[in-house]
Amino acid sequence: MATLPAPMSDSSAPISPRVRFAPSPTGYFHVGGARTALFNWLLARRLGGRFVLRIEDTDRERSDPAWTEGILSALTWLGVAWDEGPFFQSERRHLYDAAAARLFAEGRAYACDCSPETVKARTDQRAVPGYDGFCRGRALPFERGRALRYRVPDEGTTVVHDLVRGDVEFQNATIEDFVLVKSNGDPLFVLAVVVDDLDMAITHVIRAEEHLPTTPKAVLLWDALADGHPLPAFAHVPVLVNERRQKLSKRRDRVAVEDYRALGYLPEAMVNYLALLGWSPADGREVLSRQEMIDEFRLEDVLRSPAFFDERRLLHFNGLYLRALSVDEFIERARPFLESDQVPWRPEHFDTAVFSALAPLVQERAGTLGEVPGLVEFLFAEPFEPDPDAFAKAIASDPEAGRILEAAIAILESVEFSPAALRRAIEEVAEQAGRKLGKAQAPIRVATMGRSTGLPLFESLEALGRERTLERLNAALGRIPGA
RNA sequence: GGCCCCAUCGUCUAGAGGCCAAGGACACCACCCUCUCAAGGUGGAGGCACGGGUUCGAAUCCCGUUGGGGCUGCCA
Repeated sequence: MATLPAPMSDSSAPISPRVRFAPSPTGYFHVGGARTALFNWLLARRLGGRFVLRIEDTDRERSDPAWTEGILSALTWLGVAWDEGPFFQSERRHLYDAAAARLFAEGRAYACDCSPETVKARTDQRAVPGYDGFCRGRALPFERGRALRYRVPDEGTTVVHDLVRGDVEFQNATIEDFVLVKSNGDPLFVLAVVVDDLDMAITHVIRAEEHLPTTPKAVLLWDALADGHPLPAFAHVPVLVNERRQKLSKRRDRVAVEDYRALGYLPEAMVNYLALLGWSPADGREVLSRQEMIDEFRLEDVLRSPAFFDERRLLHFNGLYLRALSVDEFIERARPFLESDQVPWRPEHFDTAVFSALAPLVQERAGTLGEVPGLVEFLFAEPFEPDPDAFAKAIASDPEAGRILEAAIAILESVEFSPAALRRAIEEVAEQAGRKLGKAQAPIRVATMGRSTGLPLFESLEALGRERTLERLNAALGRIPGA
């Protein structure tokens, strides 16, 4: 991908759509980046074009291959697959050097030896912010130790035709002579982006709104370098914001895609939720398959205002997708969470068959896959310890609890351990105690399952088995204060 | 400060001049279902930031104000 496409001989011939996602590997990959990537991907699929992944690692100080790995694995997890790349700007340096040399040779750019400090000192005294053009007329040779700045026209207007925002006008007078190449020789992203978009024959630049202010610079550079190749279409999608309505930040906000994966969110739920942030299909449906998104996605329908990344809504979608899984799929996808080293039981105590038997009941209750172990912990964790708060509330402070546990022990010694028979047995206990079934089972539930809420009791006792059930009921009985 | 963007329930949104006494979803509240918890069902509360225009008619168009955000780096 280092050559320009052959000029179109027939200007009416359709140009193959090529979109790109160009993250910089300077921090963990957050959901805002994922949403931008998704929109790019959706458009590429929708138009039957190519999705190019380009890693913008021109800043050697801040870039780290580990972050690149994170981006690639997150995109893979989400199923946002790239058709070409990943390309690394750090490997394409010669292209930027050549472009810089050309701009300098043609007088479109000039060398500057002002230090950032002196520039700042001067601009602080001026009404107009930005570089003051001090080196414009000095005709300094372009060499190591000097930055290269673009000579922005003093007059005129640069218009960005934006697919989601319409035409946005910038007075050239408000654009400073921006730096293209650092004094250490490294190119800056404005230059690299334009060179690459041109070289890679990109037709659509879809990126976050924060890039809108730099777009007129890209347009100026494109005009200087593209030799007439048409400018790509631009689309600046709204940023994702936190609860304080600020742009999601890698530093400030804990919203790494990787974190959601670790918590047990399904990628299809994440994708569905992300797609609906700033976009919605014409008929208002919310649960959409990938194909439906592809078929219906249009940049023209993307909103212009920022959207808040609402985890509660994400959780809702996750539950929807989780429950829509077949039981077998659910078991399969829960497996990594049941076999992780974070699990609250010793691996050898886990029993797949026991889990599988209860899986449908677990599936109905888990909001994320990460919640699965907690729901079945009582089956596998040894030694068994009821939750202290639950014990205090349902047993220690319930004067009837002792009698109920005793009655339960008596009847469960002989009853068949099937949900139906267990239900009849506990109903009998409830009757003896003069309570409703739900109230009567509370102490039994805490004594055997350790919590006051969770899976249905009878199926759980069946899975636990008679021996352990009786053991736990007796243990609880023995721990009642004053009993 | 300068440049730019944005503005419908708490949140995500539908709405492209009359079909809107503004619809859906999440969250919230109540009830139903129910062995707990979920899930599900029913109902409820809750919004067009403000002010001017344009028009027979404006959430929808224009202007202004206010508010929020982004950029303002030899980061991307």
